[in-house]
Amino acid sequence: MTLKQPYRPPVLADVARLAGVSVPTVSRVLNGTKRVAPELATRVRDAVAEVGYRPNVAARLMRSGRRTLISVLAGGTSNYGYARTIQGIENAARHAGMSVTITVVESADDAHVARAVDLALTQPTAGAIVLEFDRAGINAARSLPPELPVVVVGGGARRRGAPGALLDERTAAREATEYLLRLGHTTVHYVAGPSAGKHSGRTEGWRAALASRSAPVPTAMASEWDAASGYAWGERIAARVDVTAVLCGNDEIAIGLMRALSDRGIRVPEDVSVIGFDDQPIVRMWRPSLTTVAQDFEDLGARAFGLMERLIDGERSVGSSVAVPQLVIRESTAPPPQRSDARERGA
Amino acid sequence: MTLKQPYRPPVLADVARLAGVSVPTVSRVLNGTKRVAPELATRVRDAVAEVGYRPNVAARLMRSGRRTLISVLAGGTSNYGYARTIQGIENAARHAGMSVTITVVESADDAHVARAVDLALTQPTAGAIVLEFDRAGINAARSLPPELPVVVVGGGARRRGAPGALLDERTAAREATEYLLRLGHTTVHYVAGPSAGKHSGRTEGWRAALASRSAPVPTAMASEWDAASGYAWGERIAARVDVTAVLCGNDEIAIGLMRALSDRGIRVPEDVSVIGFDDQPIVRMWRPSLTTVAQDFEDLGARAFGLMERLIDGERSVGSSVAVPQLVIRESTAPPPQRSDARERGA
DNA sequence: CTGAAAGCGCTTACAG
DNA sequence: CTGAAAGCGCTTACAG
Repeated sequence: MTLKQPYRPPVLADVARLAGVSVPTVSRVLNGTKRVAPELATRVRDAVAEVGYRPNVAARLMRSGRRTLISVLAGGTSNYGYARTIQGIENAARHAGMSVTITVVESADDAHVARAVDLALTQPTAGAIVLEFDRAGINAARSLPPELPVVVVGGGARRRGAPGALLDERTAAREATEYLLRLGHTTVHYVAGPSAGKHSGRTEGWRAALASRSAPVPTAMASEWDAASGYAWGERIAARVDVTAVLCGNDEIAIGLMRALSDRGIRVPEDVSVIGFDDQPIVRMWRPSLTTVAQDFEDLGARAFGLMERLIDGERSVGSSVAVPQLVIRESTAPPPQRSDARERGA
Repeated sequence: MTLKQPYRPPVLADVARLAGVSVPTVSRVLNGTKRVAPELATRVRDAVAEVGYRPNVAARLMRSGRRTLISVLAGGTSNYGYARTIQGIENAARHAGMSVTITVVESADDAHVARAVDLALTQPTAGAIVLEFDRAGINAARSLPPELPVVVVGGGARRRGAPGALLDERTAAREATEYLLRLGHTTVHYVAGPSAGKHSGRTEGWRAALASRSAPVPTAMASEWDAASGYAWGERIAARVDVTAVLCGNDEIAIGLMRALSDRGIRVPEDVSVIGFDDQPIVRMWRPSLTTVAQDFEDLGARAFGLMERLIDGERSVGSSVAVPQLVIRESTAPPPQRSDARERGA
């Protein structure tokens, strides 16, 4: 492709000239701000079509102050939950006539956080939606200027004062844990993702369920979000006869863990029950299909945008929006093995 | 959160006032365009830090014409290949100091395509990167104005004249098919994703491999990209005794297909061999782990941005960039069953 | 080396 | 109803 000169799209003046009217008249026709004689309006519209004119929002915004860009800050874009949430935001924004930019926060380091925030705010954004799915996102939310409209997304609002689109992970984790307990398991182990601090909703819910049944509370195992980390934990769990039920921070961890178990001859769910988090479409295809907590990330993204719209409209006190993820029971969970079976496994 | 008035960030004039210099001087310090007395420069930098000033690129661009926004158009953002490619683009752009907006093209319908393109071009973009992974993307690439810098991404450039970041799917599909043939399969069936027209690279490669060995060429089966569609095809394939090897358009199709086979008592790879496309991290955890064609989507996205940079720099004739995906052999492929075994399966 | 002035593409009072 | 004028936040010749 040959590019003689930088791309210069048609501007209002081009349309005005072609239609034989003034620039403000074109603006009025396009925005419907004031009555314009029908004949002129038609000429303007024809001219717009002919030159393929599209308003330059940058210029428009500078005069009107109305911003049409939403900035999404996230620790990544390709993990399942991240990708779906972003899709939900984009979809809602597009239907409202707004655009979205994505800026990845490479790590939780101050330098990376500062760079990402700088880059994001460099564009004329109306506000920022921050995915607090990991430390990077949580730190980014904290370093945004206080006057900027901010909506956080995740399992519990970390940024004081900012409304959040939330998933009630506490309740979801509690229900999943209780289900396992009702099945007869003495306790439930937990492989947590990187977002889960001591006080994360998931961790709390898991602990609360154990406590309410006076079940022993094992140490949570800290994992990354990926299947390989799940596999590594699975290898360790395979060596432990005392583990009969595992709640995992997400589906990928659960899948990796199940494979590690399988590689060591441990059966799911006969020997060990496994529950995931997310309900990616693919996990129902697993053998055994995965019992998991279904999280509607697209809806989460849509709710986040809805909150942002209200902030931008200047609404006084915007609260948070919470949904409760639902446990989906499939094949990877069952009552614990008989004592004799359990003992065999160690051999 | 209470929002008294729309967010108004500090501007150059605020910095200038605080530093006791003129606006152009601040601009010069920030851009390093001209020498400024060290003392003034220091005062300016202090003032910038104090008010938390960030340049307004919209205003900057309007004067300088230098755009810093790249528009990505795609049929979706959350499928594995899409999400990873977007991550690759975003990463490369961020390191070059540019931002990216994402606009989803909801379908291949003219109305959806036009709306998406309108929205995307409404922002002051330096150029568009279009994912030609499906019809929606392909149509979007076609309806972009001819003067706009455009880079297409996919398995073969559809938009005439636009440079492409490509995956040589023809070669990859040929190698995968040949591998199956070498294993002893009489022919290889093919479940194609929605991007695959008659002349898609994957379809051509598959057909070429069969032709070169004089193997029969079955009709390609048209699927969506998701596991459920793969499952539906799996059900049909389970009823056919003549199918011993299946090449799938992506991993999700392959996984869904394997589950359908498994549900009907058909073993992979003993009865039927299955190959996917993409190599999502999770498929190596499958039982059997999936033989698949590894595609480096992040690199694909990075290459797309690299091409875009050269276009923006005004480089004369920017060619395309091609990588060849590699076949990764795992557990889901094996020689075809003995005749007697195959017959049994029909029962 | 520094500031006053012009202008990027729009929108919005302000005249007429 | 329509146009001439001002101004949004910057950058870039242009004087000094």
